[in-house]
Amino acid sequence: MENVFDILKERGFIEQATHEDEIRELLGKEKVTFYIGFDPTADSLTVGHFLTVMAMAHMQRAGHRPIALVGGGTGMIGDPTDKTDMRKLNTKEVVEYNAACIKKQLSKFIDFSDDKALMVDNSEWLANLNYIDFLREIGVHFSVNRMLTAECYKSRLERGLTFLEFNYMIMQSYDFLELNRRYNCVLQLGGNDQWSNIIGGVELIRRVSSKPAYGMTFTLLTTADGRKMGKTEAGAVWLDPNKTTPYEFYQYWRNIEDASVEKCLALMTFLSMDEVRRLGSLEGAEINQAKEVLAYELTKIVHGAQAADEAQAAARALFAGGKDEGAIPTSEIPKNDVLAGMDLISLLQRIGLISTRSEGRRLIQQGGIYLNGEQVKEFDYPISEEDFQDDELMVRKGKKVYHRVQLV
RNA sequence: GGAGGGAUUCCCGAGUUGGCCAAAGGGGGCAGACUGUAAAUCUGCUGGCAGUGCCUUCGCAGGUUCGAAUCCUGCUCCCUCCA
Repeated sequence: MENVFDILKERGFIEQATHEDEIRELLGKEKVTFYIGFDPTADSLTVGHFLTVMAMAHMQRAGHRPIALVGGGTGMIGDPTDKTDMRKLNTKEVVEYNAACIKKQLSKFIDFSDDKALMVDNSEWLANLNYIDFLREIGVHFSVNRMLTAECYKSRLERGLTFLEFNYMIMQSYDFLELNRRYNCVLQLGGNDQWSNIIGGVELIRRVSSKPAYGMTFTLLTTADGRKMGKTEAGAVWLDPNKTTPYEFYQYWRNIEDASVEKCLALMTFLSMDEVRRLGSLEGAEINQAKEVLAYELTKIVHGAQAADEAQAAARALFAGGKDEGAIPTSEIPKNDVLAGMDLISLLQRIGLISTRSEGRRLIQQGGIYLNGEQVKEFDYPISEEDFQDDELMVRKGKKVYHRVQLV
């Protein structure tokens, strides 16, 4: 069987590794217990997390044992990595709620049956630490001088870093030690932003237990010119269908920039690398096929085949003149409300396409609103029954935001 | 604890001899053109509203004034240096 290290390498996951050769050898010869941490900063994971979940899935397929660590404890502190300001401190209740949501999501992607994977929460050992004991046992092994040189604190040393957050690295390092002791976990994986935190744990284990420990980081989802990917005007692209609908999720990937298609196919789908390279090499408008595959496959993994089918059908109906079906975003409006008189801006506001009337006015004046494909220029355009065909009205905002209004 | 610097619209960041400031510039976002539901580029918009006007906004609370982001007082938070 192919070494999973080579698979991850070929698919473009691996960014840095503490001991590349040893890790590869280890993964090739025995079942390895490894872990990835997820802090409950929100009630859903994002596509950025999903990339590491994919890596976890590849590892599990190769016979290794994943530990998904939910940071109920570290979440109480907040990782200062790459943050310019201090994070908002969530209350205990919020952290617990978020942790529960994240646990639920993770179990969709990783097989936790029969101990094939473990899910643990670090509040289990962090929440009741004794300060003095902890400092004496763990604190002695950390050099503040060394920590201060860590890349992840760089921006924060200019703007201010609290002792609370400074401790985050130590907490995460301690997690690794604890998992090493409890489950013989010898490898920590994570996004490349976690590098400093990961080597902290690797060194701690080596120092305290004189046992080998390894760390490896994965590429971060960025656009070709280095900007963070997975962001939309509405914020992050979430895995929770209530926060980002499967249709929106599909469209996000369908609209990915050309330069990132191959990379995303490799990282976020299970398609063979031959297929990935074939799709990625398509030129010009042809590459739209690759984007469809990417969007479909990814939506399927995250939301299931049915949701992926519906999202694809909706997208094809709207953009390729297909049959009107699938998961087109739809709002229902009582017929009487229209008969009673309603202007376009009110309608737009009601279906959530705009948040203020001023925005609607601007949008219409600039020609960004279409009703059943017809551009509307008058901002005070009155909506009437005649705008509906079979009780349906297709509203389009800009080039690609569609919303169907259904009379009831 | 002492000394100094700072807090501006989504973000960064101008503006502090009081009116010409809903507040420069950049970023981001939205829309238009070009396209392939791409990128790059160009153009317009970007506090709210019943829109040639009105209302709210420049850390918080007061004050001076015909009028304050700009002046005064108190408070909160942040940064730097000293202890």
